[in-house]
Amino acid sequence: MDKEPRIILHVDLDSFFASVEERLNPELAGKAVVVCVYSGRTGDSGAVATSNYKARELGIKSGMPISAAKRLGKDKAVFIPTRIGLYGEFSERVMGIMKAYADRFEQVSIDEAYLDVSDRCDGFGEAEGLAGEIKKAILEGEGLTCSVGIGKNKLTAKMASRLRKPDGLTIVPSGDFGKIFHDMPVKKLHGVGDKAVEVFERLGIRTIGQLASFDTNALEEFFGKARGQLLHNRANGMDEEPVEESDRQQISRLATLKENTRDMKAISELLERLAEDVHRKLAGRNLEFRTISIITITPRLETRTKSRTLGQFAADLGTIRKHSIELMQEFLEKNPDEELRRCGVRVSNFPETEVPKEQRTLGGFLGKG
DNA sequence: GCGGAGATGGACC
DNA sequence: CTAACGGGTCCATCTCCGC
Repeated sequence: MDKEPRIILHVDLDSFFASVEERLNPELAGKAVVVCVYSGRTGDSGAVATSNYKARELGIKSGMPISAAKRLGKDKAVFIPTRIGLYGEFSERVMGIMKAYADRFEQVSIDEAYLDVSDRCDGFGEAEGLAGEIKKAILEGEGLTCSVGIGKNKLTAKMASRLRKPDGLTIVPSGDFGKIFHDMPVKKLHGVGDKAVEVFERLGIRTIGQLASFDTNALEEFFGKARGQLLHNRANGMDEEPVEESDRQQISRLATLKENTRDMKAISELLERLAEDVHRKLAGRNLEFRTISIITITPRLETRTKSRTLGQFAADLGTIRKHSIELMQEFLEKNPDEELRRCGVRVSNFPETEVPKEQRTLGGFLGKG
């Protein structure tokens, strides 16, 4: 039996952090803007979070070290630090606008969302009209532009939205996935990063089309069963993932140490702050956790984690603090030669249904069972 | 063999 | 031209262990 055909929109806010900054500061208009995450080690250590299109023309892109970005745009670009709280507020309002246009809605990150509009739209033509309305509402409401992709599944919508940016609107008609993406480099396929590209090169796979017609069994040998199948399906534009809000699975905070160290005093001071932040986020969502982890990043940028699962759920700061310090001490004892560059605290393993406590009692009263 | 727990690495924004 | 280099989340895979 065939699945009902779906109409999925992917909405991607254009160079989101930079756009918010431009929106709030008219002096930035027309300039190259680079929003940076400063790590606080030395003046320019850190990475570029987002650059606007003017800055991208200079070659300044997300993820690039700030020092490299400055080499490219020394006097031409404006470098500003991130204001994450601010972007979160804009994001919440924009998501609220979009949600009203969707039958099913899924926020994927601070600046992206999927909308399933299958029920309210008859065909891609109608969906295109709806997408135009959404773009208009976001622009008039928040002064931000976005790029929208329309397709029969999340994968197609996502890849469609990237085809025209900024302020784009792109439809990939059902059956046209191959036609449009066949000759593109395999790196452009959602879910393919540098490591996968390395493997593909050895297999002689350069384009999405070549991956699409590659032997599935051979792919499974190199990537494992699940991932091999996933990559092959994706190269063929196949994706059945539903649009649905998924509960957050983990909450973490990471930060960079002033210098590489294994001094427990310096480390525990940082852990303390991170534990407080994690606790604040946890309390804000009224969540309990059962697993706590520390994350360490070595000077060579390798990640090590250590975690423990508690006998019962907890939510208090003391528990987070105590276990993160203990885990860190164990890590240092077991790795007497490792220094730390960055470290982090993470809680996970939340209760099955993420329902705020008040609502849980209310639900009990109303007796849905 | 199956699960949960713990650890690691890839990918994306 | 390369490599340098943040913070946050999700996912797959592997190993170990108890049942």
